[in-house]
This record gives sequence, C-alpha cells and structure tokens, in this order.
Amino acid sequence: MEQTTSEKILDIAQSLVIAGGYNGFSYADISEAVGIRKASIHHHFPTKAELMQVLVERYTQRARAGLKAIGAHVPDPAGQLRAYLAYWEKCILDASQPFCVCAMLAGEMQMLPAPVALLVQAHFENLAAWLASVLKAGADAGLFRLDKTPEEEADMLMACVHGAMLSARALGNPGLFAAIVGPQLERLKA
Amino acid sequence: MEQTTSEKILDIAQSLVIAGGYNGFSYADISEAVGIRKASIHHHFPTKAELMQVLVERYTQRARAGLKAIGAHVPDPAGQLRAYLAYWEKCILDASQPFCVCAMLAGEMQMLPAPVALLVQAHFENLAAWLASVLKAGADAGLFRLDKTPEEEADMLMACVHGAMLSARALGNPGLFAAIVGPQLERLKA
DNA sequence: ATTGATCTACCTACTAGTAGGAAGACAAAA
DNA sequence: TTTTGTCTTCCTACTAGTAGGTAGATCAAT
Repeated sequence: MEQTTSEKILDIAQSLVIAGGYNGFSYADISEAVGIRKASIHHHFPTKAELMQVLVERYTQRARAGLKAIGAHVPDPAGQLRAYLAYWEKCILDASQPFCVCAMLAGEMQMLPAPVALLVQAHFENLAAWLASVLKAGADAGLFRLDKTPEEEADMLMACVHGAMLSARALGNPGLFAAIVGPQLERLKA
Repeated sequence: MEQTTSEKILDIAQSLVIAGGYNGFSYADISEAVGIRKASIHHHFPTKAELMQVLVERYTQRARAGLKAIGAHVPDPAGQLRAYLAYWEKCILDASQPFCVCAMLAGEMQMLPAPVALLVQAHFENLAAWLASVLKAGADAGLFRLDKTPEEEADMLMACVHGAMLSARALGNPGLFAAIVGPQLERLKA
C-alpha cells in the first residue's frame, strides 16, 4: 500500500473543502470518492471537527515546510517571493489546488469549530510573518523599496494573493491570478 | 407596515450568507430569526435557489446604485475611491456588513446554482469596470500615476479589497482592512 | 487472542420542499 | 349593508432525503 486510507480521506476532504468549504461537503461525499463506507471514515476520524482539525494541521504544516524550503533553496528575497507566487500560479492554472484551504475557511470563520478557526488564524499569521521576513531581508539588501513597514507590506501582499485567487475563481479566469499578483512583485523592486 | 416580510427574509438571509455562505444557513435559521414558520418562507421564495437569486440581484443592484451615487456626489476620482473604501471600512468596523456577499459566494462558485453564479460573476465584472473607469478618469486628470492599464490596476485594487476583508476576518482584526487598503490608495497618487 | 479496518444496519436531527387549511383584507355583487 | 368570492399570508402537518454519528458483526493480520 502506498497511501493509507487516512491520507486518501484527507486528500479527498481537502479537495472538497477547496471546492465548497466546511459546510460544502459531507462524509457521504468522502465515502463515495474514497470508495469506503461512511462508517469507516468515522473509524479514522470520529467527528467532522476532528477530521478538519487534522486536515488543516497537515495543510499548515506543509505550508510551513514549503516556505522553509523556498528559503533554503532560493538565495535572494525577490526569487523567494517569485517562487511563492509561482507555486500558486501553477496550482491555479493546472487546477490541482485552485484555492488556499485556509483562505477558503477564513470566509466561514464564524461557523468553524474553535480549534479549526485557531489553526486558520495561525496560518494567516504565519504566512504574513514569512512574507514580512522576506520583504525585510530584501529591503535590508537594497533590493526592495518599501513604502511601509515589512509587516504592513506583508499584510498587503497576502491580501492581494488571496483576493487574486477569489477574482480568478469568480471570473472563471485562472490567468487573472498572475495578472494581479505579478505587478505587485514588480513594484517592490528598488 | 414599514418593512415587508419578504424584505425581512432577505435581510436575515443576507446576514446569514455573509456569516457562512450558501451552505451555511437553512430555511430553519431564517424562520427562527424572522419569527415565522419555515413553510411561510417557501411562500415568499419557493426554493433556496430562487431566494438566493433575488438576494444577490438585490445586492448587486444596490451596489451599482451605491457606486453611481458616489460618482454623482463626489467630484474627484481620488475622493470617489476614498468614498468606496470608507464605505467598506465603516461596514467592517461596526460589523454591520463585515463581508461582501459576492466575495463570500465567489469562494463557493462551483457549488452555486448557475443563475446565482452568473450574478456573482457579473458583480465582479461590474465592480472592476467601475474601478477602472475611476482610475482612468484620475489618470487622465493627472491625479493618478498608473503602472498598468486602468483595467489591470482595477483588478489589482479589487483583489486587495476582497483580500483585506478576508484577512480582517481571519485575524479577527477589523482595523486591518483599512491598514491594508489605505496604502493602496496612497500609492496611486501622482 | 487481540487488534485494526471494514462492513451492514441503524439512529436522531435536520434538510428543502409540499399539501391543505384558517384568518384576514378587499372589492364586487346582492 | 351584508354577502360572496378572491387574494395574500401564514399556519400545522407532512414527505423524502441527507446530515453526522453509533452499535455490533466480520475478517484478516499480528
């Protein structure tokens, strides 16, 4: 076996969350897609809240690892931002993951089980902090010209990324993501 | 009677959509909030899809009227953008309408009844077109310095606004909206 | 012999939606 | 003026289907 049932369940659940959010899928949907009975999913994840907690934990952990990997493999801050944006551009263009799980769930914040909401918030904080650190490094190196503090610029950039995902989806135009986000990177350059 | 039952239903449904999206509320929720039986809601809106269609139609119509009013009452393009952003800033700060209905629904695009999805898309197009027209007017008057075409700059600004709403919600920080969106207006000024 | 994973079968609560009737408003007809 | 009919709104009572979740059995692997 190369992929456990739990992982299959999480993979399917994640794609369902990306498509329709927390209230947009059911155990029956997962059951059908994975090919096991509903009750068997409860064996792996007793409640939907626990399933979502594990799912978001896994997602945010992977995101942290991904950002760390960019930091390790790409030398300059500009390249790091480009790598981050290129990752999402690819995910959206090939429809493999056309939306951020946490951005999706952020819209439903008020209806989420508290532990899940906390994980979503933590992901936003973590992503903003990473962007801020990259922006600061770039500014210190004289590569970026920042109008505001790195933290404020990071919040602005993160919002643009999530908003670009939303626009691409609303207008059914995957290419729009890059069109919106590309110039944001350009204008940072000193 | 100063507000019809239909309007009450739409008002409640709208606040529920803003809180949790299309799949985040039920006729039972509306019933409880309005104080009439479930079946009576079906009298006014036979199906949920029809309810949502009327709701989004009303929302987008009001939005168009609001943008038109800004154009009529505020003379300069910079002031028009400021008025638009100030409107949302107020809505978010006083929590009267902490999210755009269509931005909320855009996340669930794939699960929406087709007629509703079309209305959501139309609202995005309409808002982007208004922003583009204001940006163009400002650029022609020498008030704004645009790096890209007005249409591209409009897409960027719209994404920032929606992303700022999402960040404010995810981080539980209403003030974040203005912090993100304010500098975007600043940097346009020639 | 026990454990983990799966199954069938089921539960309760809730989903959108329907059938049919009661109460009032209003206007036309007696 | 009263009566009749129609329209609107809301109701109780219901349906079929789905939600998340549980109980208990089977079976293969340890």
